[in-house]
Amino acid sequence: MTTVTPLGISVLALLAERPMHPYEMYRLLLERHEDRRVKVRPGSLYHTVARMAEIGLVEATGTDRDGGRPERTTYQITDAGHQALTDRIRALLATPEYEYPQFPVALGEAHNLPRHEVVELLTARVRRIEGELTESASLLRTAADRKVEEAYLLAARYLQAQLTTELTWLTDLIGRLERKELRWPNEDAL
Amino acid sequence: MTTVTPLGISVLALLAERPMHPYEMYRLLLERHEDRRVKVRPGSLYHTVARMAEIGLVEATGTDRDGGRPERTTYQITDAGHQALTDRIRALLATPEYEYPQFPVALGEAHNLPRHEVVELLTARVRRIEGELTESASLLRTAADRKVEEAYLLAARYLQAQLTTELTWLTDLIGRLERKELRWPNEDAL
DNA sequence: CCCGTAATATTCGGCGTGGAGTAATCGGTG
DNA sequence: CACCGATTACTCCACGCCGAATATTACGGG
Repeated sequence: MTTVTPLGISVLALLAERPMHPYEMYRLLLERHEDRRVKVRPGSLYHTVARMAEIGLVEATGTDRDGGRPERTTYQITDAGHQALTDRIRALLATPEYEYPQFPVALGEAHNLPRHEVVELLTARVRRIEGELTESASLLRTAADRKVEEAYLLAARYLQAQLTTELTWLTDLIGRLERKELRWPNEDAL
Repeated sequence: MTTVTPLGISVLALLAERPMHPYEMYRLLLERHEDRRVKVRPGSLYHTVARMAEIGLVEATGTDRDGGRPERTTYQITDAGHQALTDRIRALLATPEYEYPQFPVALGEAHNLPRHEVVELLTARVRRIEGELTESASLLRTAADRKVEEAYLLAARYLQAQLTTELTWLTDLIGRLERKELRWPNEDAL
């Protein structure tokens, strides 16, 4: 049961535009900054394309050569590939899946550190999140200036909302820790 | 460079309480519902413990036997293990890391589906998130009734805040899609 | 025209994960 | 007291991912 990974989705989406070879996908993904949403490594990309060719979601359409470069295998999407792409998008949109983010794990084990250190660490986190938020805000502004359709900015807007929530939640928590409104376990043992 | 995985953190945290054998860790993790925060599979657990023993974060302290059962190897945490545990927690608290959640990927490719279907799918998502929110709220209420320290509920509170944000963001998006305030690409081609 | 560096294009090996499988023993039922 | 399912306890393998390595060609400077 080979499932379509996130990088697989990107590959299928690119091949739905037009046939191309793996290195071109790689270039395009970086150019469009899709590597912000999806982890893109050359190794994974080639492997992903090969795997999807095996299960018939894409197929090689021959090898072209440009100049004296190594010959490149061009791929195109199949009917099954189109089906798999839309099915996967549908499933991801309709069903929230817990993906085990690491920060909650750290929060759950934070009591292994003394209160004052947790305050310091979370304050550093807040600063970094503020930085990411301003960066993402400026990216969104330039995109809006360039009349990029709002429909293509949904992911960025969503992530901004999540980051903003984390920021206010953290600020509140830090305050409660500093004012000692929140009891801290083993306060003396640490 | 073997890094300490989330399951590795849990293992170290358990062994910081007292020495135990892998199967006992497994039982405890399930009993404490830590498998909600961390992915726990027997296979991964044994492998993780073995790996950490190799790099000296934990060490076997001998084998005990209970009844006629297969003999179990008990492990304890080392000084290096304590160090690694607190270091990892510190790093995770202080530095936000993007972990490539799948939903933004799906949002970014949602334009491959017709508008009305996206509305349906996101509405289904909203219903499921509402379900999760009420479930998590009732868990938090019973925990509060049992006088569980607030410090141990941080992760659950954080996740609730994030889910709530997603809910309102989605509701707003669905509204804009329905009222056609949001242009949808290839509106006719699909 | 030669050299080094960047870009092109891909392969390979090892790691962590997860699901399925195994095997023995305990506990309860008829 | 024989059987059967649940529990205990662990092993193994295949999969996807990632970083490193590789090999070739284009390009710009001296």
